Amino acid sequence: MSKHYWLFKSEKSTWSWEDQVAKGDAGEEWDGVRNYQARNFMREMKVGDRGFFYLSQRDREIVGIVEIIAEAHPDSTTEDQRWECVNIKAIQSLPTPVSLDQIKTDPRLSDMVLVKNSRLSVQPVKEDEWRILCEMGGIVSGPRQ
DNA sequence: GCCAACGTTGGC
DNA sequence: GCCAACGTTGGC
Repeated sequence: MSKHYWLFKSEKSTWSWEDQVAKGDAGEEWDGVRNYQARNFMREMKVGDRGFFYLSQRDREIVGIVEIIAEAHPDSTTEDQRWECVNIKAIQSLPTPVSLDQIKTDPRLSDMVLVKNSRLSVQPVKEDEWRILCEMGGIVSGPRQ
């Protein structure tokens, strides 16, 4: 049973990293997703999985790490039964945010969904990509990471 | 602010 | 079930 990694995309003006951090361990719904692919990925998420928090638009960088704290359930922001969301909480900020430019120029990351399908707002991250990005972000990975 | 890429909708 | 038209996203 291997752990899975993800990436959540947000616009700072809609939901910033500071907003996420302010929710603390209680976390918050990752609502508002209206895309089947993104929803399907959220359905695969398990409590304890981790993800990156990425800012699109002007910022274009990974700024933090989050953890799934509740699995897929109906999105409270719509009556439409098709849409679901998970809950996530902030774990830590990256000491050094990793920019989209850095990601695009690193050949090891050229297969990332972020590079190949920039519009997908919730996406999977491979384990090796996760490790590389954590390293780039200044997180020293230890045995308990 | 523009525009390419993508996803969704709706007419046929 | 196809595809044109439309809307949205997000990089530049």
